[in-house]
Amino acid sequence: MNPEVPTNCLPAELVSRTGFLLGRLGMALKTQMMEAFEAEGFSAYQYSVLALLDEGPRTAQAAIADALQFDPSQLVAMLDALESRGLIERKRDPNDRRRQMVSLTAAGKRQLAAFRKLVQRIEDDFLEPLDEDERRELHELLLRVAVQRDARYVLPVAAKS
Amino acid sequence: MNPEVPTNCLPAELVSRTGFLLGRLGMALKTQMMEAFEAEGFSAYQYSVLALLDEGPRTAQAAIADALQFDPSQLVAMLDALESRGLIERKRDPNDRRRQMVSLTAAGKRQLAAFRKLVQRIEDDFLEPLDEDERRELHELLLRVAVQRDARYVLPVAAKS
DNA sequence: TATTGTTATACTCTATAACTATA
DNA sequence: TATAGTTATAGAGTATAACAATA
Repeated sequence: MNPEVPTNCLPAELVSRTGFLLGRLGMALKTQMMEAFEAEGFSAYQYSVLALLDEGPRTAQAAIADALQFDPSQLVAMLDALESRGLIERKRDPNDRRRQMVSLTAAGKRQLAAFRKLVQRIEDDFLEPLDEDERRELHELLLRVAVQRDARYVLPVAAKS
Repeated sequence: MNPEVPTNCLPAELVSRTGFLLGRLGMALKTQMMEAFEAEGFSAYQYSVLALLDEGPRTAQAAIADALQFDPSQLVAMLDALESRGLIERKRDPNDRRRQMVSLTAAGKRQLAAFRKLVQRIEDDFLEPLDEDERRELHELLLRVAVQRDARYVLPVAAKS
């Protein structure tokens, strides 16, 4: 027998399809992220929320759901969890008491910094076979595909300073 | 107002993460594939099965589940559907009547050819913003990441003759 | 009456466990 | 007793629909 050579290889036809790889890898990475966050008592979605709020508070929960393409009803539980840990703050809009204004707290900023390290660690591990240039190349290619599909993926022109 | 500029852009932090793009795009493409197959009365998983069997019949269902990383119990329904349409054939192994030998029929080969066109069409549409060289580059980068994670993604050295 | 956030319900998908027949 | 395939069950995750407060 030859234990080095896997007997149950994937069909070459599938492996040679970019779409198949994209689907499988995307799913694998997502799963890995979810598990890592869960192991620390959080959810990966909560990271997205904090990252969004770091760009400024939102005047309504619906704005968050809209930007991240989350279901408004499933957002409630996420915000509840974040609020009970003191990472975000919900305040009723005095002009329209139906709306909740959501903002990041100081503790939330600190947690976000920790999340960044976690995400970076997983991503580095995942992209390990690629050097820095190749990672940039991969990112650029994916970003162009993403922007084509949804204009909301455009990066702000002057992100820095 | 300025309807061209989306007010609910994704946070730059997320868009600048390769992992985020990979996860989102992978999911989006998978969903698109699933819907396209479903619209024709099939499932995208069935394409994987046919592609695998095109490389040769399998001596047991478990080998298929193993190669494609499907749950054996969920594979049953897939094979049932394929068999009832005459696309595959199941034969009991006379030496071990517990095993089912699974092979592609002539009709199955024809259906596989049709599936290939469908998949190619969706993939072309998805990768539209990239030219041929860039698509090759993207595929090569993804493949290297995939192989690192799971050796079964290795493409056979001499795939063609 | 319409909208915001919330809660409750239903549905899909997957993963686990039990079952049958063969060995 | 163990294994291959099958069927049944349970659980997570997601989407839909009803609800209460405010406009």
